[in-house]
Amino acid sequence: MKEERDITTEQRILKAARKVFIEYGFNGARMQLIADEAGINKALLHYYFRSKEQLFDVVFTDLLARFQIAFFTILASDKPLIEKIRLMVEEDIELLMKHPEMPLFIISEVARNPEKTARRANAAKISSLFKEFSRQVKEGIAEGEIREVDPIDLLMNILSLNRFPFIGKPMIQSVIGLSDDRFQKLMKSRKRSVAELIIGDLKNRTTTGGK
Amino acid sequence: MKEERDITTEQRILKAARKVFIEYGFNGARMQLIADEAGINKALLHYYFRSKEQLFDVVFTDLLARFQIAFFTILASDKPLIEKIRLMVEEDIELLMKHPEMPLFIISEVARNPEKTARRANAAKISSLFKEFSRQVKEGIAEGEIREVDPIDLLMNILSLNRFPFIGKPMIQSVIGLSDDRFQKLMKSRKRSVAELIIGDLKNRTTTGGK
DNA sequence: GTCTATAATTTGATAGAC
DNA sequence: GTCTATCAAATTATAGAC
Repeated sequence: MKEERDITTEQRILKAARKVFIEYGFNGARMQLIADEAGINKALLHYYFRSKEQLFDVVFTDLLARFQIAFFTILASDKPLIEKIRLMVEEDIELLMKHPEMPLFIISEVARNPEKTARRANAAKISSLFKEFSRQVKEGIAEGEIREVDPIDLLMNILSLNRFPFIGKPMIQSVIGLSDDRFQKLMKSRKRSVAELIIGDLKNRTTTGGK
Repeated sequence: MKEERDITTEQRILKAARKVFIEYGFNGARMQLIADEAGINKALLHYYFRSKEQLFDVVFTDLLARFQIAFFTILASDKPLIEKIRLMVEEDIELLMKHPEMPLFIISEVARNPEKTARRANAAKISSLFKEFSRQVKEGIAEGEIREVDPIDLLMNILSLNRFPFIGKPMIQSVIGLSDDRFQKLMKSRKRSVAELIIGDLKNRTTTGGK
């Protein structure tokens, strides 16, 4: 009976827009479908968010923010580097299992419009995140905790192993014929195996070409 | 002076369509732009390929085919399994460096329309390719050439490490601020490092949790 | 085969009543 | 704030001359 319901329409629109944009992408999404999904009229969309572009911006910026948090808190903790890397794998995959469509959506939209999305993505913040990761990796190398490695390479390996399976999910499923259920189980088991792959590589291999 | 030029218009259209579809995706692509790119009139597009959808189908099916060849020939060769895996990494990355936008394009379009693209992709052929890969991996395990591993996991790791950097290229570049030139160099160095990561894992690790 | 209109449809956006 | 009706622009597709 309060004004909670005032917010509700806007929230309902955002929720619907999120769903439709994620499913169809900016170009494929239709304002009419978002309106239907929100149970309101198309004109009302423009009343709350002037244009399709603006509505998308709000949705996209919001979604991006949610996907940056995990790495920040992990890097800020005081665990050993190896432990942080394990968490970066396991918690990322955990999050992805809850939102399997997110990485493809984000990457597609960034590719469609790099300049604008870079601004929306708070590039400076992510960039500083990478710098901090880089610093900690170099520290770990200096202290002999891990082998010599290029931080960019390491981050790329982690992100690749974590995220590609979700990005390629539709393709993988249609090619190998994998049910959602089996896919889910596979991802769960990868939390451990990917972490071991990454960490094993950091521990065992030597740069001078040992065993 | 022969009829080579009869083919040429169709070929020019296909080339232009390839470029535009890859850059903008099906939903973002415009017939007008394809016509401009081909240096012809819009009506002529419909004369050669009834509809946008049909034109896309031809382009997409053709592109997909080109991206399946490498793994086939490698698996069919008589090299040791480890060597085949090294080639699957190195030759795939080599190919991707020449067509960096392909994996994101293919994956996006499959996600947009899984049923149809699955048919276009000759799913049966790819499926048999995976079965053959799976067979050879199990053989390698039985003969002690590599450690015990799930073939799906292994293939996912290879594809992830090979292809994610290209899929995420626009995002990575805008976030880390990586020039095309440095990106290219990074990928070149990854041909070796990724192969070593995969192979090192297959050789060194044991399933019973040894060092 | 290739072009110049032009039709037909879709779709984002606005006007104006309530 | 919310709706109905409608506009204006964009875009795929076709008709018909050459």
